[in-house]
Amino acid sequence: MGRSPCCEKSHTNKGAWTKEEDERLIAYIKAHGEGCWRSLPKAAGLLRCGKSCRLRWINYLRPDLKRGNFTDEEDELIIKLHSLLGNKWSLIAGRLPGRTDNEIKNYWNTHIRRKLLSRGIDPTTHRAINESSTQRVTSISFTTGNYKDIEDEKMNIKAEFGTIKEDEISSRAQCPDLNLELRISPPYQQNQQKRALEQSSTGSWRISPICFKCNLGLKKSKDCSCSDSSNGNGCSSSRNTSMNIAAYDCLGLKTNGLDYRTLETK
DNA sequence: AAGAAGCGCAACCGCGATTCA
DNA sequence: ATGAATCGCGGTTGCGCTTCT
Repeated sequence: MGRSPCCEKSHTNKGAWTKEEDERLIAYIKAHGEGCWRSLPKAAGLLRCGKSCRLRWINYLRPDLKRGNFTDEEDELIIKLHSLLGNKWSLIAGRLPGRTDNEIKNYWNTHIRRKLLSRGIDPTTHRAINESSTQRVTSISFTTGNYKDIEDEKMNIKAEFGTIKEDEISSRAQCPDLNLELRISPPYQQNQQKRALEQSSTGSWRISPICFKCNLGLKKSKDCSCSDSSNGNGCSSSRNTSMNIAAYDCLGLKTNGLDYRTLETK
């Protein structure tokens, strides 16, 4: 029953890879392609376990890897994606061509955490450090960050949240794209347009809930847990779909019904 | 100059999900 | 249907290099 053992661990090397091992691995994968990590070490003449070969290839030897420092744009994208996805490094890496999950994870722990802390932002929650836990939750806004100036942003925040406190506005205006809680709402402007449309057509406000999974493109999937009583079919309205796409777009994830799982690098 | 401390990163470990005999 | 092997991921460790005292 089951499969045969993946490798004989007693006869495998550990620790840093030698140049010769790297060359053997590269040569083998160039000739035969990736995959079947179990049989690869033996076939390539390497005294390593398949798992170690896979890691070495993915994190260090792959030809499409972009070495060198992260750009400011990459920094900000990582922060945005982390605020949305948490420690899903493989998904974050999927949005950064040439970067690996391991590299991003290391970079986060060594650089970005400190960067956020110096901004007064908790790197885990993406909220201001001095913010008390009892303060009310605010929503992420998929704004593009292209505000003319901070005053514009303040006005938008006031319009969106009404009674929001001044210090919250300051912290949001300082880092306009950072969400303070892992909750998603549609883009501000689009939200306003939709509200106006709904108000004009029905004469009353009606704001449908959109669950997190739906915003990630898992509409109608088993992961979607929200309910829309108007159609009894979860987040299936076309309105929500367009909002989802807009939300993706703001994060550079523009797509038509993309499942978030496809963001992984395969 | 030398030891300590801090930092960055490659590699390992353990676990959950998936695959397959 | 079952259970062991494989895959892939996130967390952690260890080591070499740099900076500080």
